[in-house]
Amino acid sequence: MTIKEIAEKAEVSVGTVDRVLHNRGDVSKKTREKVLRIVQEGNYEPNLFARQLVLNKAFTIASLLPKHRKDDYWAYPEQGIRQSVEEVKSFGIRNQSFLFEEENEQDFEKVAKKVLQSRPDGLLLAPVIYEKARWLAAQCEQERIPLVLIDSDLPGSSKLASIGQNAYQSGKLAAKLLHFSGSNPDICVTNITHRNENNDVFKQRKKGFLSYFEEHSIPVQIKEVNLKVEDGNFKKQLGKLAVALQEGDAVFVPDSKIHWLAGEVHAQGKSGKIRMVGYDLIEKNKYYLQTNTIDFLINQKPELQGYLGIQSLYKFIVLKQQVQERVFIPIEIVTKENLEFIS
Amino acid sequence: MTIKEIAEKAEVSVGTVDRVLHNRGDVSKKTREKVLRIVQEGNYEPNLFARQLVLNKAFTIASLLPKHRKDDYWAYPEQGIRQSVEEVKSFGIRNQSFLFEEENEQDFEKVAKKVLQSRPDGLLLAPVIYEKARWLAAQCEQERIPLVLIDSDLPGSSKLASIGQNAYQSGKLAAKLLHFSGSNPDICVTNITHRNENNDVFKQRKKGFLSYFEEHSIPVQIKEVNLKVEDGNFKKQLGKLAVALQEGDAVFVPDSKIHWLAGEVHAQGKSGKIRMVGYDLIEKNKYYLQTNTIDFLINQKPELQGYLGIQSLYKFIVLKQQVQERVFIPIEIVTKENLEFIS
DNA sequence: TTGTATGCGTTATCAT
DNA sequence: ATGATAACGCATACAA
Repeated sequence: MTIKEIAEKAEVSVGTVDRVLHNRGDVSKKTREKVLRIVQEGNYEPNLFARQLVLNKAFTIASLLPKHRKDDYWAYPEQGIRQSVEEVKSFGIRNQSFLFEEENEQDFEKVAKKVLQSRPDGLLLAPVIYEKARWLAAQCEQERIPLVLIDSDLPGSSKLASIGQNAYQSGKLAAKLLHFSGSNPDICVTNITHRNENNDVFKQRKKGFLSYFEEHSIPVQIKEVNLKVEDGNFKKQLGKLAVALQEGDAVFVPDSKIHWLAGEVHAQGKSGKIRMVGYDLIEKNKYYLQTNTIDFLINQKPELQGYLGIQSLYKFIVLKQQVQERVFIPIEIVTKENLEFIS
Repeated sequence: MTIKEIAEKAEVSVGTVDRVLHNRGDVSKKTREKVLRIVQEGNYEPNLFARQLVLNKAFTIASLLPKHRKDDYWAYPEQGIRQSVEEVKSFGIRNQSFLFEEENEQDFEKVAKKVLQSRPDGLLLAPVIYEKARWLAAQCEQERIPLVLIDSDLPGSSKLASIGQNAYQSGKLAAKLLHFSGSNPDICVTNITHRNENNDVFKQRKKGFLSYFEEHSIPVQIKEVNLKVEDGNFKKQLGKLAVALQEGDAVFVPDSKIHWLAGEVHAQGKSGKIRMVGYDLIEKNKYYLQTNTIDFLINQKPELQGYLGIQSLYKFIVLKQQVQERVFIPIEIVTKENLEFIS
């Protein structure tokens, strides 16, 4: 069924049908209803080839991520974004990448303003700076720019879709893995953060981790250690912590920065003696997985997040399809054994 | 660059350009060469949307899977197929589903012939009957029907893409999970199959499982038990096996049929005492995960496989894009804790 | 041997 | 409030 056929059946012109289909007013209630009925009955599906042909328009999707170097976590979403854009570029999708300094609110705000100035047709955002991200989300809503979040969600803010792992559940799984490993009942949760980091994802992971032991009434002694990478005595504290760890102890680092601690543990010849679970397949972590220092890494599949983010925007902007509002990325467990094979 | 632009540059009409591009003769050598040169230089790419629009042709993708009932494993790929087709149907993609009896070679052959007769524009195949699947793949190559495999690969046969989990690696991961769980050094590998089942995927899983202990020189006692669902004394044997299992023993079932054994273990009040690892999130398995009988299920994400299979074919047939030849599905670990959340 | 004209289905502009 | 029409890029029937 085509628009023309609908028009004939409804005894109106294609122009009117189009106005009805796109809700752009100037149609009497009566004809509107008549057209809609016929559309329903004939379950009309627009021909996307024709639409694409006539629109023949370029859409720009802006992406706003933290600045990153080669092996940084944030290099991976970027990779997925590029691949996805490559796939949909024949539909007129272009990408403009904006980067901000990860823990710098001012910089985020500055770059966010640039993003808005560029008037993109869609925005892919990693909302790691919550306050400001909320503000940006509000701006997007006002300007009717479809917004897709990756990495973490922004509950309460309006968005097209939000793509990421369930942090709480991943923490729970980490707990199960450590518990199953028959480690000592002394478990150390180590937060290795940057100075200004105040990330909800880490909190959720920790919460999930603790909840596992609570829900199963497992008597464990949990010690929490907070380390900030920029602190003057960071390295020293790290060394101390590693010294304190005994054979059979277990450590959970709810972050990709586990390699710092793993480095110390490895240096002290304790690889394989301490159970360690952390996050993310960055090169340094992979290395300590291979040396048996880290037992499990939880993969957030950041490339996939970038990839799916662009896909969502493409489906919405170009195909005008509904998209899933919450997309959960598989919680993939990586061990020394299946590593080669996942990355 | 468009045909019109080429025509202008070459000082001929679009008709002539078209004749050159499609080799339909009636063009002087001279103009032919001139046009071709311009096409080369401007590296002209035809606009697929315009082409599709004028050709106005629908593509049919056939899918050939084992017959299935509601909660069968094979119902899940079908689901993903449907969703994917839904998404691309406005691009003229149609799906015709063919089903065969899972262990019946004759039936497979019969249905496969029907598939070929229908002359589809693409084929999505679950090659569970290797010999015959090989034959079908060869036919597809001959008839130039793009072929995508899901579930398992068909090494050596030519195909557009192959989508599935790395069975060997998943077995290895299962081994690590059981080993980490501090189970007894007595481990039972239980093959629960159908009468004629001779599946390479199971073998690979088992091989990966065993390799873990070998590679790490872990001294374990591995007992292998073979049970066939159709055997008269299947239930009895199952019961015996469950009786023999002691607290702290571990069982690996390289298949979705783990629920049979889990049922017995549960019935004998041994839930939580035996470590059990198996495959696939079918309802029965989920139930025994929730009752603490099964510890880990490895999710093959069958819906995703179906979904990606159709996507691959769509990208190739409609968009003429290159597609990844081997797509690996994440080896997702499911526990009681994260179950709700994955399905 | 070559050029012209028409249509595919949709969108958007302009006239009525 | 509604209709007529041009345009997107390509394929092709038909005219020259």
